[in-house]
Amino acid sequence: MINRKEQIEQTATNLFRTRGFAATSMRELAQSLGMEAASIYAHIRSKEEILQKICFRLADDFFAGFREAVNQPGPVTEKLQAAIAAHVQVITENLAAATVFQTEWRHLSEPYLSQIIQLQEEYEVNFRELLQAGQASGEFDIAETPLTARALLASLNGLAQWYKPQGQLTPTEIVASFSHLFLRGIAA
Amino acid sequence: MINRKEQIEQTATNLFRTRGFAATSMRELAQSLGMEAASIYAHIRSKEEILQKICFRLADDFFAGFREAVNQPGPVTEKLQAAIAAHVQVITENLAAATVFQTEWRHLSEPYLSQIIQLQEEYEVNFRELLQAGQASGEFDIAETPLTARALLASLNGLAQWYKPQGQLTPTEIVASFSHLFLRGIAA
DNA sequence: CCTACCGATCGGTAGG
DNA sequence: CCTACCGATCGGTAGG
Repeated sequence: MINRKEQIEQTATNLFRTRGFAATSMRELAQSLGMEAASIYAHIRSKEEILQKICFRLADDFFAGFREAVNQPGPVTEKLQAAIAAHVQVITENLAAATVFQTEWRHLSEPYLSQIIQLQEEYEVNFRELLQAGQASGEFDIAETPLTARALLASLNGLAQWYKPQGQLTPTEIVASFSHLFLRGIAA
Repeated sequence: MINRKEQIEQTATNLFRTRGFAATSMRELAQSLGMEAASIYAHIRSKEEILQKICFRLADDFFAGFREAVNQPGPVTEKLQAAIAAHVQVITENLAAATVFQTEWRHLSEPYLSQIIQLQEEYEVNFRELLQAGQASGEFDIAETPLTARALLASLNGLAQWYKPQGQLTPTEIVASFSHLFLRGIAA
């Protein structure tokens, strides 16, 4: 149902999440999979290749979610709510990968390192421009747009470190609470 | 003016910040200090000891700042503002150490690992109780107190990753913007 | 603070 | 997917 390569990547993602990329050895990964370390290389090229796939797939997901949220017609307030919902969805549906992306991207080598930094900046710019659009439309009243965009994104990203699928709050309730808090915080 | 041990810790903090704890070798650290790796052990017991000092010193600073902020008389709103100011101050005055604390604590071994997790939870509880106090006094109107506390802390902690001492915003302006955003977000 | 060195472990390859 | 193995590097110690 799931091929060996995906199994390796999934197991690696969980290990990278708890132990960190640099501190996870290929022998640990192999043991978790019930195989020898050398055998892993029949399926992947390198340890870093796994990290690359995790980071760039997540980045893709975040951008796709944002694009869809923003391309619908309507007031900026609704677009921002949709963007928050999309971001929360990517995280709750990819908990381990989202954590690894957030905390381990620095271990990428060039040119991937520069690329992922660039993508993170672009994503932040997307939110900043959304806030500015709301400012322009008269919906928002924001003193420091860059700081506000960073505060919002940091809050949303923090979700990866406390969300529990079996916890009290459903993703829908989480989205409502984030939206409530930040929309009140920036409403005109 | 500054002894060798502090010099080692400071240099290590900067290396841990950019390369990560696990990926920083004692030989790299030694080279940055202009000495041999073995010589470092005349001043410190182990690589992890450096990380321990970084994490627990920062935790101390955060708790001390919070305590001072909250022990003053006055409305909860002012206490929260003071707590935000204290947290921002600790980060801006210990940029590298704050980043390392936030991202590398998981590499601590027991019993330090459990202790630092405990401290992080306690600190979060402190903020949660402050929010609840404002709720009780009628100053705040918060739907999800735990989520709100986490959002606030994640926003403040994110500062460690974008604050530039030579940047546009002064710490005072940053505190004002965070306070503005969140107090509006939770005001009754 | 240095030289010399330890055992352990690392990511990865050769060859089957 | 395994056995066998590579060179490199790791954190740390002994002894001065």
